[in-house]
Amino acid sequence: MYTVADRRQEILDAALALADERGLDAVSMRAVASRIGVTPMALYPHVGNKEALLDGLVDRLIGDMVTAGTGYLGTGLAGPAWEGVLRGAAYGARSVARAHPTVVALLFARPAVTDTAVAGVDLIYQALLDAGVPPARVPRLERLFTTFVLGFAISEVSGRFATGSGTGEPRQSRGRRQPDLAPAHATLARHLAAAPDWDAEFQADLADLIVLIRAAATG
Amino acid sequence: MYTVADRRQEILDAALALADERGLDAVSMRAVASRIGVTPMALYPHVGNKEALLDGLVDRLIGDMVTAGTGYLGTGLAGPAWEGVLRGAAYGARSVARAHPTVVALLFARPAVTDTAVAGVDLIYQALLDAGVPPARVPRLERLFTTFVLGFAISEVSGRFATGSGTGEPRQSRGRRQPDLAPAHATLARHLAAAPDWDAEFQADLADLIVLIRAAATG
DNA sequence: ACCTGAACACCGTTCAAGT
DNA sequence: ACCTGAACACCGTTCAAGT
Repeated sequence: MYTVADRRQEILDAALALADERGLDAVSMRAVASRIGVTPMALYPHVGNKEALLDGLVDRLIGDMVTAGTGYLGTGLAGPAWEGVLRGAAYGARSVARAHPTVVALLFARPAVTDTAVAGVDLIYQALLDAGVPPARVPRLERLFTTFVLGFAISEVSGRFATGSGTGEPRQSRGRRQPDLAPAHATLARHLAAAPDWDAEFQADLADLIVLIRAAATG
Repeated sequence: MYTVADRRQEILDAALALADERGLDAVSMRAVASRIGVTPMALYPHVGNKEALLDGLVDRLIGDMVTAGTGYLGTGLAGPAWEGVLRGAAYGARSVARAHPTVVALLFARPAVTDTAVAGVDLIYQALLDAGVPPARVPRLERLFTTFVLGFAISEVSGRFATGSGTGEPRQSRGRRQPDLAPAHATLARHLAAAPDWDAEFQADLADLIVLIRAAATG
């Protein structure tokens, strides 16, 4: 027997599954309704309208990121606990992005000020405080950290990092790329040939951010 | 008299104006066509289809960012030239985001591997090389820099940085926010009360990124 | 080469009605 | 309280036809 909350979760489950299987554009009120065997109008009492349904998806993803991130903590790594929290949050963001690649771009398209989002931000606030960052600098560094981490996670799965020879349109292979328009690309040709190791790159980026945070704690 | 290229630009102009005036959702093939006094199907030979039209918008915005960024260069600031290029690119991204707030989130939703995008990346590659960054590290630092800068610009205009008392939903003012769920928020209450100065915060973030780049050049 | 007009298979959302 | 069914005002895109 369903309570109201169960029904809402069932709707969000169906929307997420639809997005993962057939893309975000396949998430229509009609398709979601039909997937759970109900009329489109039956969704409205539970999710408000389509905009609110997408907000619900965003909230779900943020919750998943926090869950995946705190789970990562058990992995007994070197360094202080606050560093593990930050690495966990970053890992959570990236793994959720990989799980729901067509949905995650919504995190940058609409604000999430739900309790779930606040709880996630709070973990990072606390980690920065534990790192010794002066309270006045904590909010800025939280935004710096999460903006980069989410931006990387989204860019990776959306193909924004793709070079011309990657998943994008075949403009590069059109042959006629004039090196005069991209001289630095020519200089770097040797280092642009191989596809980057995104795991390694993300680790290096995190290490750089942690250097910044340490510096803010000292200075 | 119109050439084919003019017509395409006219279509993109109309789509951008529609997005700025009535939001991205108002950009339909039918609305764009009617704004330039033509039938929807007349757009197809010029832009392909709606997806490609949105790609065209993304390309336009990237071009505008590069233009605004290189224009910023003339402002004779202190520090080396490569620093001016990076600050200019950041300024360009942010000012274009403010000009087209509903469109800019698309930059993280779809890859742009056009000549325009490559030209923009090339400027940053060159700046990093000029800074003395070893070539092997340039591509990673370019992605780090642009991911953060674009992420900040999008977050700022999309309201992702909004606190509960901001533009988002009125959840915070619902009164019943339990401090137990957000202990670090309570600790930081004094520093979360005032609305941040986004100009100042962005400057501070850029300064931090430039520190990282200098460190990569030295180490 | 460029555009029109009718048509098809979809949308989100309203309203009044059922149980 | 929760759901249905018909209806309205939209979509993107096809096809055949016009000039």
